[in-house]
Amino acid sequence: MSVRVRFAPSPTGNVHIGNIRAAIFNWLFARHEGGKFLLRVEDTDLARSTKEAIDTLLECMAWLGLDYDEQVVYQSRRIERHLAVADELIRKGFAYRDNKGGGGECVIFRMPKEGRLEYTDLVKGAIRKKAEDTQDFVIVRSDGTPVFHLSNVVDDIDMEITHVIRGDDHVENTFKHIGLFKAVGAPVPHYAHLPMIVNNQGKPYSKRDGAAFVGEFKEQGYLPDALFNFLLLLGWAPGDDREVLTREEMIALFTLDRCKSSAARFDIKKLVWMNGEYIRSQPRDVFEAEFIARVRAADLSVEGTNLPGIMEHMQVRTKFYSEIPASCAYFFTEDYAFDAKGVAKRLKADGIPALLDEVAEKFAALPVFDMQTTHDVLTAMGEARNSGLGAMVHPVRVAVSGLTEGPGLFEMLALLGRDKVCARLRTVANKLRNGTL
RNA sequence: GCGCCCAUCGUCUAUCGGUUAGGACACAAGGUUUUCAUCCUUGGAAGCGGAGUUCGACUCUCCGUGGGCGCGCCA
Repeated sequence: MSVRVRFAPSPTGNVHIGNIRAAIFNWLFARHEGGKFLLRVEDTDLARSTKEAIDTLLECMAWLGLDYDEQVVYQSRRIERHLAVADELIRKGFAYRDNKGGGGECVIFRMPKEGRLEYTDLVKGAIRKKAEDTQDFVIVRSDGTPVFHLSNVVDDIDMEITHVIRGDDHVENTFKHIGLFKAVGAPVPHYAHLPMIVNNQGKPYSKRDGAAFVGEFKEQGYLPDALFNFLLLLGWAPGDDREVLTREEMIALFTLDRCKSSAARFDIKKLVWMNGEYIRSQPRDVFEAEFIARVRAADLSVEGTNLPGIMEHMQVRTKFYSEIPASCAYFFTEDYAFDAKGVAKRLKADGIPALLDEVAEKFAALPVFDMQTTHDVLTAMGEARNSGLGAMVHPVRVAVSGLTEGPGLFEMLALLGRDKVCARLRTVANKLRNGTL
């Protein structure tokens, strides 16, 4: 029988990383097995399940490349079917009507009263429980609406789900669900329960712990492939020492028996590293396209600049696309920002304006303006002042870029070109003299 | 309270009875560099405790301890 799995979120407007990880594991399992990955939107809470909330869900999935097979199933359209199954269960004696708790008459499913309940979890192994430790539970409320357990199982039956891969918190619900499957006379699917993603305190990771929703990571400039890879490593490992994997490798390697059964702590530092890793390894043209888009989004133009040269130096030091263009605006505008600390440390000293003017003058007089000649100028000036190259380089860097970090100064100067460099040096010297910087 | 599950470096993990317990992130030191980043080298860093089983336990069993989850007419 071919594998059919599903991701069954209830749309709330946000997609939690723990939730999307369940989707990732389902997707990978389906792709590995050559089966189907289905999407079921559990939108029975109409108040929260707005069109926007559903769109957000779909966008997040598309962003991560979680494509699904077959039509999306909307649970809210299947209520009659759920209720019909409840009636059938009553007829067969698996459920009964009762006024439990005095809220009115509801439908209650009968759980076994003796013996042992057991199932084999593909991640956690054997899960056992004494029947006496379970209780009958409501499947249709007194207002006539079906409860989660009923809807969930009936939908899984109708969608012919073979493997239920979901969060750890459903481990005990599974006994109820298996009871339902058996009562309906449907084959019980295989179960695999994934451990939770927790915070530093070992508590379930929530929005109070930082970015917790897929949309937030997207906004903060994380690459979908980096998030995907990172989330996969929370609870799964290929068995060898590889960590950065292509989608193809993940699909080839993914099996449920390699999933861990203990909770995983969310460590943003590793995600940050991985994001940089992904950015660095992107093909140059992909990086360039994103780079240009970011620069243009800031109303800057890349016209007339040495883009290939800039790309070469920026790709290796970009950890987030969202840093662009702040990290390199000086390549594209004369109105670049100055880092206050850098100015205080490198430009606020006697003699700096004169130094900058002298550098500009010598640069202007150079027969050829390139890495070698500019380097020679600053080296000579440093020696003349007996102060070393660093004392020349740092002020010049801050003056021409506004920043204390970035590409090598001489590469930067060559990329900017003599005219801009000299103009900037003189402008900054003047601003320093008249106190406007 | 009752039930279920879990437990290897600070973190993510490898190990499926025999290893100097490996890798990655982070951290530290060094190399390269004018800065930052990259890259390279090196270093510190772990089997929760206690009983068993076994020639031999991180690995199997039990008891503790700690943590998580569940026990809704929420999903």
